[in-house]
Amino acid sequence: MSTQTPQAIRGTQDIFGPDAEAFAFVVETFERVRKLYRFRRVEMPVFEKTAVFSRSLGETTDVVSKEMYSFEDRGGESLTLRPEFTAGIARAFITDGWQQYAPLKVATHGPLFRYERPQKGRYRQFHQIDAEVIGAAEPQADVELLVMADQLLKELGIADGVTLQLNTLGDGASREAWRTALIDYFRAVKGDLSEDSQDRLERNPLRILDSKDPRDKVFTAQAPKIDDFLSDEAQDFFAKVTGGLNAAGVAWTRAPALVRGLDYYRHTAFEFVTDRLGAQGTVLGGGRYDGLMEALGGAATPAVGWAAGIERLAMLVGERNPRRLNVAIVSEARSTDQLAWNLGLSLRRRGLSSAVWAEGAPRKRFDKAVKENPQLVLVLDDKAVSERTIAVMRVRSLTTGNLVDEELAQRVIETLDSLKLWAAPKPTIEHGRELELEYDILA
RNA sequence: GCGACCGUAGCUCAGCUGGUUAGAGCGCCGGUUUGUGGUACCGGAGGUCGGGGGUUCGAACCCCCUCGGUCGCCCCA
Repeated sequence: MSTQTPQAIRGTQDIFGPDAEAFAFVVETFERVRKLYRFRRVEMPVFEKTAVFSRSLGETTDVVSKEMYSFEDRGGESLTLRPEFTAGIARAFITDGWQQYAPLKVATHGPLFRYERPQKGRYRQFHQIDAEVIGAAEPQADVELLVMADQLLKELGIADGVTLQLNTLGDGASREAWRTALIDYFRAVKGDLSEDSQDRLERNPLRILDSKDPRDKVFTAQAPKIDDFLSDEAQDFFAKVTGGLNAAGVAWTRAPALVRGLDYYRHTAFEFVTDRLGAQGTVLGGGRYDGLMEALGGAATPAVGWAAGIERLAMLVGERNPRRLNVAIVSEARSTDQLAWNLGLSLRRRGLSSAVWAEGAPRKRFDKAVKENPQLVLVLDDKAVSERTIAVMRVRSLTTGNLVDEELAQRVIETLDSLKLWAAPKPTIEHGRELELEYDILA
């Protein structure tokens, strides 16, 4: 490690190779699915005035006070790198007149920033996909969002081992009554709770419910349930969400301890969870945030949404390799370099991927090309000029032992023909490992 | 903010209870098989053993500090 070279910032990542392919696969799949559900793409600023986040999240929370990347710009204004998408989208909804499109379905993805200690699946710059429905008070919006998330996970091929945990926080009144009951309940046994939970009792009592400490679990099982505090309307809302999921065939389990710390969350809260990512098990999470718009100074507007970490989804997807190279072109002589480059271009213009080897020791170019595991290798050497032939080799797949398909070979032959560099093509195809095409090169 | 573990060539790692010029595989560069061909063989370049201090006749190995990484706690919008 040279001390001269600046190091990457802690918690940032340089994503490359199969990991980057997995990342791209997640984004591509999200884009495809989001279009199926007619969510409109939006691009949002990476930073906002700090107030956008501090007012939506609450000034005093840990989140705002120590986990945001905030700084002053040259005009002395406090700005913050976005720690989430929702607040910025809500701000745009108010300031850009998006009310006229309500109910508005939007989707985006990109980097987010949180100042926290990195660990598995948690980074300081991380990336999320995000979907929101703004201006829809109906439970059908919640259902549609969840069904879309379910389809996304299935199309990513990672639905096995991922379960949808679902809860309701009720409306504002039910939520407050439940919270009061929880405080009363835990205060009575305060001395027996873990130190962390004694602290949480004052700051964030709902969080005691998902404490990992065995001392707390003794009490959490018997703690008051939200169901006992739900208004008729809130019960009805939740029933419509669960009914919609059942009708759509989306499996879910009730998670009474699933809570949200922030006050603007109402009704539905959900997380898709796996046990395959260590301590960071939530793969996709969201809920209904009917109280947010008012917190930002806008008109009361119901809304619901979710977000998912691309890195975590990519980890579940596993390493992905780019599509196999269609055609490798090996130029083994100076005189064939230009021909090799021309061939490469022509193949790409016809939609076939190609790569040209014309550098380094001529004798090793073939070996290097073959290591890329191409479907087909074209070899150009002095013979290609003097005897007017090009050797074309089909390469056996290293993993499956299969030969490339005839269709690709045909497309390459057509490409060679279309170049009109040759007259009277006489391809001879031998069955077996190699095939050789003989072309007469025009003088 | 707290804790545990880790830090040796570009990459993955070995290096026994501290003992002579620090090793392997892969990768890279060059060469051999005078060859129509993938896996073989030979050679080469490349390391202030994260950094600093200490103990010792002697430290990659022990101690302290520091920087960095990994995982977990807190937090999780």
